[in-house]
Amino acid sequence: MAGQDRVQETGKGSGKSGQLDFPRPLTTVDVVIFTILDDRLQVLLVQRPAGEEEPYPQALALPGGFVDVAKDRDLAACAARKLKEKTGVTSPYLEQLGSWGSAVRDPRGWSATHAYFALIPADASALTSDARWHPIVGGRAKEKLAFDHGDILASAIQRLRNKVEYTSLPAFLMPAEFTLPDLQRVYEIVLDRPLEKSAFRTRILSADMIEPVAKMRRGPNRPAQLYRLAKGREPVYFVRTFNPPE
Amino acid sequence: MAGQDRVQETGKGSGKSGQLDFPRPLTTVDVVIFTILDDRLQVLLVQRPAGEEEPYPQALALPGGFVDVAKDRDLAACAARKLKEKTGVTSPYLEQLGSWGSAVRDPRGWSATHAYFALIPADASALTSDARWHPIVGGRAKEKLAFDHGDILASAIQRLRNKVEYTSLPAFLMPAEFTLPDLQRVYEIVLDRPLEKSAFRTRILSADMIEPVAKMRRGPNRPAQLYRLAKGREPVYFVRTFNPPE
DNA sequence: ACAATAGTGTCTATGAGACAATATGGT
DNA sequence: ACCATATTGTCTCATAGACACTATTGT
Repeated sequence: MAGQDRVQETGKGSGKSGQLDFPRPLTTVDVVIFTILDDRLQVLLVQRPAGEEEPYPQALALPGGFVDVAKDRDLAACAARKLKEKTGVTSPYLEQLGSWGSAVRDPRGWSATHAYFALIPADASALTSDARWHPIVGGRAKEKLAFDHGDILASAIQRLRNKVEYTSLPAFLMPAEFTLPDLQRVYEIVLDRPLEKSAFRTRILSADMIEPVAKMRRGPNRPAQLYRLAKGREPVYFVRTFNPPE
Repeated sequence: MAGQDRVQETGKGSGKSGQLDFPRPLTTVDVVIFTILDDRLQVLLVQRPAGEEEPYPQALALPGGFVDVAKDRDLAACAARKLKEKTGVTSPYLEQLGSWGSAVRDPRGWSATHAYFALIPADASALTSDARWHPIVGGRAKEKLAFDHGDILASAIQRLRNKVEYTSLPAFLMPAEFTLPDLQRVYEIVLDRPLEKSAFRTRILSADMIEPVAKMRRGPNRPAQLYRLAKGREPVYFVRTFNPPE
């Protein structure tokens, strides 16, 4: 109970002499994976196992699990592994979201999870059988999630919406080739409000984040220029947000 | 080594039946505490103990340490406790910065730290004897820090600078009463570049983040209006950054 | 009166919002 | 020709940057 206090003074020293024999929290990593599917923002959820001693049996949860100290070099590698295992996708946009830790979030004991969030194009993924896309409705999933995964998801959605106001993040949700109206639609889906066509194009094109390919998308109307992501993978930051309406 | 893989499938389930007997990473919390002192941005560092089996004996480190599963309700409470223990400050600005975890960052084994960053007014703190302020020079501390604390500090500085561009965060570095030129100076110290007086005042005043008190600061020149923080504690977000020079 | 800093005003440039106008394919 | 959507242009407004100007104290 007390008596382990000393180990937390000063840096992460053990105070005395390498005494590391005190209870350790459980350490997990969870990944909030977003995509755009059927003109909606969707999140990847898995169903928890049914065992009797399982917490939240059969409930929906974010993909994730315990850190494997033998297998995972670091937290990001652990997150990337889980992303890969569930979707087959290797190198999309993967960013740390934050961590959640408390005595009560997992009935098995004090636990802390390191949450990541990822953006992938729906067409690039090959889901495992236990994983499914669930649309975000009204800022969250329709179903109740296990643990505090509902909170984590809400936080991820907020972070995504926030960043979409002033970054090129939605570009990572696009397939390899896309048109400007496609991209604008994705911005609008995430922000849940319409954007001005003209201002949108000016901003995106002047950001040098995409480059035209020598092809047009044809349809029953005027063809649209196709673009692909430019440069490396880093998102672009704008100096202004899209002006909120209010 | 392997064999524990199964526990990480699907949510944070243990796969089989509550098998929790596998190696757990060490779990720590570290806090990057900033203040403005002597017209410079400074960070609070503590000296690690000298014991033989200590990692990084006597090196400088961020204040922090192991999570105490008996004492700490959650991660934020743990961070607040460490902040309080070292500075005596209770409720300043405290935000989660991120987490760092890997097999090699601590010689004692796989470890993950949850890093927080805090902003406090220098005049409100009463430091413990092992803690001292260290100026940030050229974007980092002059000394080499223990563990990966140099990386964590660099990340905190970057986050702070970034947010100062479009938020009212520096207000949390101010004493109870301050003038607009005082506040501007703090913005300039953190950003390390001069800001336009007129644009600065317009932005700050129209944000409703501070309110005048019925006092003036007197000096050998024209007196300046004193202000204090308005509303609750939440920072204000501007829709535009201060336009970078270049 | 003068120094020094606080606070305001003016002018210009940039980019968003609104929305109109034009372009180009399929049918 | 007509429809539907892509793409461009025009006009107005808000706000930052530059910088000049005014205000108010102590000395």
